[in-house]
Amino acid sequence: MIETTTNLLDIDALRRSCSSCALHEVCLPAGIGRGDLEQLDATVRDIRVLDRGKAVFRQGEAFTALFVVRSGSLKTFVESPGGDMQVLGFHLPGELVGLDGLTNDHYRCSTEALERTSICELPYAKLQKLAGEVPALQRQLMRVISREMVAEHGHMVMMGKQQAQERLAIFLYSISGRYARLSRDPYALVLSMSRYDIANYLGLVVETVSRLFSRMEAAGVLAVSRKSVRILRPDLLVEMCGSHLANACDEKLG
Amino acid sequence: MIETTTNLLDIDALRRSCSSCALHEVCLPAGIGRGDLEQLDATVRDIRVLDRGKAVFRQGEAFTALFVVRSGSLKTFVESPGGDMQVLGFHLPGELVGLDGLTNDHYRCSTEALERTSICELPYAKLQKLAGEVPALQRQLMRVISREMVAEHGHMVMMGKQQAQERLAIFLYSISGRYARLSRDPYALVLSMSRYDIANYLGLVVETVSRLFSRMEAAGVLAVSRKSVRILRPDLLVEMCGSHLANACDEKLG
DNA sequence: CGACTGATTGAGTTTCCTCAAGAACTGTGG
DNA sequence: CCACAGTTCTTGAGGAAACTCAATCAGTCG
Repeated sequence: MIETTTNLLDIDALRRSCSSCALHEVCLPAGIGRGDLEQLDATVRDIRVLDRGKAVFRQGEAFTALFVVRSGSLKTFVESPGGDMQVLGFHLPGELVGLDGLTNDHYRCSTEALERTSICELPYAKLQKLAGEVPALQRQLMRVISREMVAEHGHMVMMGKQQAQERLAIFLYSISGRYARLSRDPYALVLSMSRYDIANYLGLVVETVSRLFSRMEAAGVLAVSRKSVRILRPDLLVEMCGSHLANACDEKLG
Repeated sequence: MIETTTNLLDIDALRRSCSSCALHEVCLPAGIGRGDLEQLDATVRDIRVLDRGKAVFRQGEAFTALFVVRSGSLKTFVESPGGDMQVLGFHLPGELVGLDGLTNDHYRCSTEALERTSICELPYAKLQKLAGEVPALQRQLMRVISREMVAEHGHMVMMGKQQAQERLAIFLYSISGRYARLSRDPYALVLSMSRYDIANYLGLVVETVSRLFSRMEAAGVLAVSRKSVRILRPDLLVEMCGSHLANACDEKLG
């Protein structure tokens, strides 16, 4: 059970404090004063570590909290009675999930870890109360929500009129941009989600995505090795995104 | 200039008061006490009437306010540098637009009237302040925002895996549900948007949408007369929506 | 009334999906 | 450490749904 030990160490390593968090600038604390930050710290109930495939919450469950990715990654998706699903988005550190639950006190989509992932839990009742007292938090919360909406718009633009290759290019470009915001190497992507998830997210089938990766590798744009994708020619990738790029890249960088 | 006269009468007819508004139950005032409602009234700066094709706000403009449709209808869309656009949604009375502007103080999409439309303007600074003081308003605001997000999820499910006919069926079903919420006849739809807009929204081309209307009319599901669409066989329409229906109809009814 | 925009219908083409098989990776147990 | 079963990914061939191009028709507005 070496795993468990590592797990515990991880939790320990992650200081339960927004002020000392590396994601400070891209997460909820952005633009919030020192004193108020302590209150936000107190609001974050705890940090959980989830193994790959484990759910943060499931569609239909009672809404209790919002969650922020601390490390790792998540996917959100909806399932229809028919059994098939639609991937709505992938979430990297600093990104918020659970907002759709506010409508009727039930989560309207499911969220799962794509790899070993740690998340901060923000009980909504507390957060709401605090936001009422701290205008800066209220503003930042709204800003984050709005960012999510803009991201969804980007997704729709992609699904609407883009060709398959443009979709994949835009997807990679978007991930790259978010890597940059996290100060990661934007040309060395690690796609924690399956090809199936990517295809579903893009409104394509697995085979098409696979073929596109191969084609883009043959064109010298990417070096693909299973989950690792290196962007060799960012200029060509941008070209492949087509004219909708401006929206798509703003999308997650907002 | 009979038009102008009508216009003035319209404005007059629309009492500037949330408490007396017919949309009371589906709009921001839902669940808010009498006293607080008066404050909300004071926040609504004014009611504007827009002719068909006129913009509420344009992508890139400074963000100042949210808007609620009072009567008529709006479309929101993004334009890419390439010149093409993606319709993000259509908005009926009681629905809110402008939320995407919160990210960076600029609207990230454009909004236009699809017909003669009256809207309430909610200056965001005031609204935010009031929401801080009135928890019920804060809650309702969040609920409305969340409803928008759920609607967008429905849109994505549709764009993701649905066939053309399912998409149109889901679209009509959604409009029908929103009519019901507004206590309108849910089987007598007036589609204020062009076929082009519908096609764009659904991720299809005009010709396909046109063919689908014809096919659904031939099948006895609809009676189509230009912008007027009568749903003759709701049962068949539901069938045509496929398995994703549950999400799609919840979509706007949440 | 005639020009214009918007909607419909038809014919041909393309992109992407479906079906099918094989290859590569994962992880589990001997 | 390796073998094997299961999953995920890749590649190929054929087909279908929706797109493109083009012409006609219907409503609208000056």
